[in-house]
Amino acid sequence: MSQPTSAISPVRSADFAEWYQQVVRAAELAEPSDVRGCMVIKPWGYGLWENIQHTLDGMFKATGHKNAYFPLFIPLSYLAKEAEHVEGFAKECAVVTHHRLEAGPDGSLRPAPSSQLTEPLVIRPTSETIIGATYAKWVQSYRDLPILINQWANVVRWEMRPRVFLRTAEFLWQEGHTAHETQEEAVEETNRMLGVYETFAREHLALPVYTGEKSAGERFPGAVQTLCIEAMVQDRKAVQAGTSHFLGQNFAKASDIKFVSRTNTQEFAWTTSWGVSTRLIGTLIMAHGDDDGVILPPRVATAHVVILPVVPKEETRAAVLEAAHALAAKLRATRYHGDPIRVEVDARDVNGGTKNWEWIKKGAPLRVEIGPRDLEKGTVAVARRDRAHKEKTFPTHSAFLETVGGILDDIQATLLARATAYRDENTVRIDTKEDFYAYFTAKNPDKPEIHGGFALAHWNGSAEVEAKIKEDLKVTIRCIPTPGQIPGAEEPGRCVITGEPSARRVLFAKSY
RNA sequence: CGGGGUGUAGCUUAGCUUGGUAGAGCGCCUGGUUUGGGACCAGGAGGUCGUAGGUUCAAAUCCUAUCGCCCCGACCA
Repeated sequence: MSQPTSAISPVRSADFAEWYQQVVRAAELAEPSDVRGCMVIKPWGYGLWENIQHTLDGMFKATGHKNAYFPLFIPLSYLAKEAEHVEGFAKECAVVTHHRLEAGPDGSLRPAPSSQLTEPLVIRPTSETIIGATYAKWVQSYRDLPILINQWANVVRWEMRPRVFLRTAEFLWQEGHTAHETQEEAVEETNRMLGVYETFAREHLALPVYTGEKSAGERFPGAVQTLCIEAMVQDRKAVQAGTSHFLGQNFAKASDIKFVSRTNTQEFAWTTSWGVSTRLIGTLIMAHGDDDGVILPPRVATAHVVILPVVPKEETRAAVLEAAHALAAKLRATRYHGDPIRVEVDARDVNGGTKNWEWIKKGAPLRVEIGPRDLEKGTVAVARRDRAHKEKTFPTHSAFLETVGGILDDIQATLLARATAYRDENTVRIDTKEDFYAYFTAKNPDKPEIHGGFALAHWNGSAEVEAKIKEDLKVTIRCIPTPGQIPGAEEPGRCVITGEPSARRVLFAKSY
């Protein structure tokens, strides 16, 4: 039977959105649930989240933060305290209005009218308001500051158009919420956490990201300043992969977080909030996957090494399995960046080729085969997910154990290099309106091919131009890049649309 | 919430125009042959054709309503 040339159909270039869904399914990362917009995260996908959590949590602790947990339900009135905030989130809130069910006249279950809540509860779309209300009680004096807290939680935003991992109605995230004595300190915190995200994305997810500030139009509702990291995925769209907000005194005023200062005056605290979500997993898939499935960066991979026992003859089964488990034990006793190497032994009684392809689709960084011939020679067959699927090396067990960490680092570096090259190839400077429109317009409007990318262009700073570009091309300002990050971006020029003077280039792209 | 499309086994689907009471591939189960590879052979399980009405001797097929899903908008980590 002839096999397709790639494991995933359609391929990326044919239909990227469909490719993405097929990869998520084939890799057993997640599946749609019966609840619209919500996903079931399967073990292979949840393992990624656990590793992301583990590493980020360490980075948060290392920068002085502690974890806590706040309620899922937010009184409706809390949300209303900050005008822009409620405006931004009101349209996508799930609301709890009753606390009991009963049988209705037709016998079906319904909320009991007598159990209606006096004040509806909103399921948190984000927790600024309820955490702010709590901080208000905790803060009396400048001596109570700063408060540096993070929570790992789920939130709900009733999105119109969900997409697994990238935009689901319920998602997992972390949200840091800090309160400070001075503006300088809060701004410094906002920048520090953006730096943590940038480092994490680059070193662990192998995602090169641009850091920068959102334009007023793209800012978090209620924030003074929104910083972000922007990644490019393989249809050249941008994904906002993490955000860090300087909230000024807006939420402190709304929640009454005030303290007596060193000079005995009443002051409002300066607050920040910052978060990343399970969206990172979607970004990772879209950035690194190929036409055979997902490719997991080793630093976050659910398993680093999958051992595939090859059992051509029944009489060798016991010996092969024993050797597989022995190698697994030795690998688990080996450390990779401080943690034990994560190993799976796939001893299922499934055709070897089928099994091999399953792990290719799932993106395990290393596949290690052990069969009778390897037992005789004392070797294993090692295949890397970032190389052709037939390419194998045959080290001895001890040589493999010595080099496995280096190989994993090499895969990690390869993924980062590939993603960086892809992003750089598709990041262009554009200086005329014609070029700008051509760049972001598909040649085949009926079935748009992958086109566009990141455009660095001058902008007159007006919301009108921003809105016009969004309306015409669905292109938005992803960020005003952090100064010094992109050579020449801070040289003055003329707005690509209006020709008016502009102090610097900003980053434009279509986005998820 | 607007505009378009669609709903048949776990998945992909044929049949619908020209009504007669379901067929395939993949997957799954069993047995066998294989085995450094997503193999082959044989057998088997699984569908009241989204739901509710209607027309008819007879509805997956025609009509009406309703719900779900997909795509395109508005919204968005």
